[in-house]
Amino acid sequence: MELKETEKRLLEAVSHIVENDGFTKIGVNRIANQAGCDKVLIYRYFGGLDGLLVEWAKRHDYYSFAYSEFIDTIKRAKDGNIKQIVKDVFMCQLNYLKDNVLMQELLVWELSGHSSFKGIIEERERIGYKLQEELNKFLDRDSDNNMSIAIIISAINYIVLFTRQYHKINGIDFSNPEAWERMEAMISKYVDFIFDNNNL
Amino acid sequence: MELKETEKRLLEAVSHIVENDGFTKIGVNRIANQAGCDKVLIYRYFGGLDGLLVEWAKRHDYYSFAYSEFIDTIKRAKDGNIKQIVKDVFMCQLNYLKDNVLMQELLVWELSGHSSFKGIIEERERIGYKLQEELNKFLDRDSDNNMSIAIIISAINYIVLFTRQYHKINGIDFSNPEAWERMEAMISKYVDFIFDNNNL
DNA sequence: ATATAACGTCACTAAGTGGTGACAAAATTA
DNA sequence: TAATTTTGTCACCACTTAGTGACGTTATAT
Repeated sequence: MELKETEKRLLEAVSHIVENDGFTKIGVNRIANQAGCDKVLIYRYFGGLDGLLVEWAKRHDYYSFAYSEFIDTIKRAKDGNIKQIVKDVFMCQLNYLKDNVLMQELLVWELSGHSSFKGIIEERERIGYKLQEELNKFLDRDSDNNMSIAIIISAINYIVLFTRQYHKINGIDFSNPEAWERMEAMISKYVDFIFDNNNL
Repeated sequence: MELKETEKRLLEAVSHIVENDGFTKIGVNRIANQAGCDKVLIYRYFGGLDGLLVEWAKRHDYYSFAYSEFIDTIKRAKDGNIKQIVKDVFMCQLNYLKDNVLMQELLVWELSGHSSFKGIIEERERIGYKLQEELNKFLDRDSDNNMSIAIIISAINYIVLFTRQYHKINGIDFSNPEAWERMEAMISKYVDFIFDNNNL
């Protein structure tokens, strides 16, 4: 089913507000004003603010659709290049998040505890888990690979979210591109560590 | 200079609100109501909401004062036990954050981009950096130790903040205490990795 | 052409927001 | 005792919030 013109405008209005003022400033009045229509349409079309935001989030949740691609890539992988593929996935995630303000705001909003997004997070988790399952075929079952990956993903997310405001972590200035290269290098080293521990 | 009774009540009111409803629900009206006094006193004593929150944050920022202790411990460390000390610091940080809702909310609030806390974050960063400098005396200068540590700290923060709401990351259920043990084990492994790479 | 449903506008409510000026009581100071 | 400063109360401001009911307008189908 296609989107009506007004529905599109409302969704775009959400993007506009989130991008400029962040999620904390969101609200029916502001959205309707930005979209140039009446707020009553938010209730009619989306059942309210929550419904609209969920619909918006579905369309901006990188992980949910990107992971689907990665799964195919990993399925076609061989022992020889699996390490590089995993590195690519991480770099892809890092660079996407770094450049995408909407996704950043979405993650922060989730951390703030707005339960409207629970469905989306569960879906994301489901796909992420499938990805991990595929990956585990290449890895030693004795090692806690899920935890290794979880730690790296979490680190990426936190560092991106934190440094967009405060620049420095542990003496490293992330407003300097060189810092991100160092981070990529370290992640790469960690991946080697994970795989080497599995004797590949 | 001592705190007046009313100032204490205001600060406690902030804690109460943050603990129960999170930072998003904070505001002068609610705080004054909770403290059982007039909101005008917030402006008189703290210069406004921001001033009050900064004062509150200073008193609840774990890192700022805990790191000071760690520095002494590390200064007294020897090659033999430095690895264990670093592990202890991480575990301490993990468990403190895990049990402390106020600190969790503070971190999320910072990520949401409320610049009032910039001063506090800079102070925290300054002390964290000193800690790292002490640690670097034990480590190989060729390896990017600051980055290794930054990644682990970030991972700890993100995982704690995320799982208090959504429980699962990458197939791991953090509502199960066993998951946290796995995490501690993995961090321990990483620390070994960092130090072994430095040929100690 | 007419009935029906979809689409959109407007005015309104009730409550909450941050913030201020006027004023009273109490404690300190001279 | 008298003057002054501190501490606190109250009423009010203009504005924003989420949400609703009533009303037109337009398009679609019969």
